[in-house]
Amino acid sequence: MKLEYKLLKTEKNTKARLGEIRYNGKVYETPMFMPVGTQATVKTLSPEEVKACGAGITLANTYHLWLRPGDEIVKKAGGLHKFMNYDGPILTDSGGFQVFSLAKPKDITEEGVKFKNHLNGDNLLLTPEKSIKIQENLGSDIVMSFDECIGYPAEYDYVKNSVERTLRWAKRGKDVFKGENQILFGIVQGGDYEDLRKHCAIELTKMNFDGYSIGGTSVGEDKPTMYEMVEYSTKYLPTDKIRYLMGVGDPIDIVENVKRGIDIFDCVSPTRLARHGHALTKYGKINIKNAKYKEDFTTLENGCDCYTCKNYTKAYIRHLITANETFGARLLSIHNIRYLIRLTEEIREAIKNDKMLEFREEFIKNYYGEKHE
RNA sequence: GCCCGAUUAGCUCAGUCGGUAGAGCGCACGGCUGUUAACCGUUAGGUCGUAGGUUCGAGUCCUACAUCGGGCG
Repeated sequence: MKLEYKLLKTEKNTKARLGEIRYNGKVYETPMFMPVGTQATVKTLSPEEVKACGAGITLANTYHLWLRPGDEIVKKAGGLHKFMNYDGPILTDSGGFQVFSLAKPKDITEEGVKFKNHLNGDNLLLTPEKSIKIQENLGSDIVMSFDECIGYPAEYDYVKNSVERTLRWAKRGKDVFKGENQILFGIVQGGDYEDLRKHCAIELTKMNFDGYSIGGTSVGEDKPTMYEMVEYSTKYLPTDKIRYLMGVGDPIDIVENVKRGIDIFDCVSPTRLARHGHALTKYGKINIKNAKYKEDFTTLENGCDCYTCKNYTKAYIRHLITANETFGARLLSIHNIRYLIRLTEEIREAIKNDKMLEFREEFIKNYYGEKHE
């Protein structure tokens, strides 16, 4: 039951795409937002709650699960779907981002990356082949190539060498990938240099991956730069394959990048913001800890159809967060995930009606306009 | 009645040899983009119990008083 993607239409005035994913007898539409469940759980939520938010694909992480509990144990458990009780599609990141974000004394060689296990300091080596093997043991549906995620800004020469290595790693991973019940994505890097992004996209396309990711964004660059990086990448990718912008989940970035031809997004922000006491709304992000919500008995977002908004008030959620009760983090996580998924639903509707530009304008006006409390 | 100890930020407490005060928590606000993050940061807030004294200078030393706690009668 390999996951299949089909492009249905491209919006009339932009590069926005409507597509569908077929998986296990179910059809999911793109553009799609994918909640992140790094350690085989979307933090604080049950799979039922994640699904109730309208989620399709969810993420898990190669690096984290390799270290704990170990990919062999997940394999023994019958694979990630059984282990975490999620029957929707699962995408696993390759560990490339962890090398960038948490491997301090990183030693990147042609073979792979040597770094210290953040749990106990053990010296470890992760290679493209090892990453694929771990992801096969985990039994995810979408497998990521092992790449080097470069920070921003980065010197041209460094990025050039890194892109060449990421391409060789992609090839090595693809060579050992069995692809029995899984599909494999290549990852476009290249910083903010158009010629490097172009080169990377074209070379990956030649290797014929099942889908293409765009990496190396949301690493400190400003928004216009991020959008350029995406344009430099999507421009040279095949139109019939799914495109995944890795780690991007700011509402405005989702809108802007759908417009530039991205199909799927993932981001930790809805759940992290939730645990830190913030809610995403049509009129911008709110901090539920603010004193002004102490006696606010309205819902987080007027008109929201999520479980939280159907049943709870700002005052109650503020109380829970202030009192450090985990239920508060759960309620906000549910709302934030539903918010981003509902955003993609509205985007799909706009694409169907060829109203992407109007949708974007209206969205920005509300999100950055005067706050409606 | 006598003796001992305490009294410093909203709370719990540091404060060296005397040189006009700090922390943690709380409050208020901000940040978070392929999760080492229920995390991190910033601001506000003090006539150092009161009244005297010694000293160039007292949260710090001395005296009295007040309040609280403990002990002995």
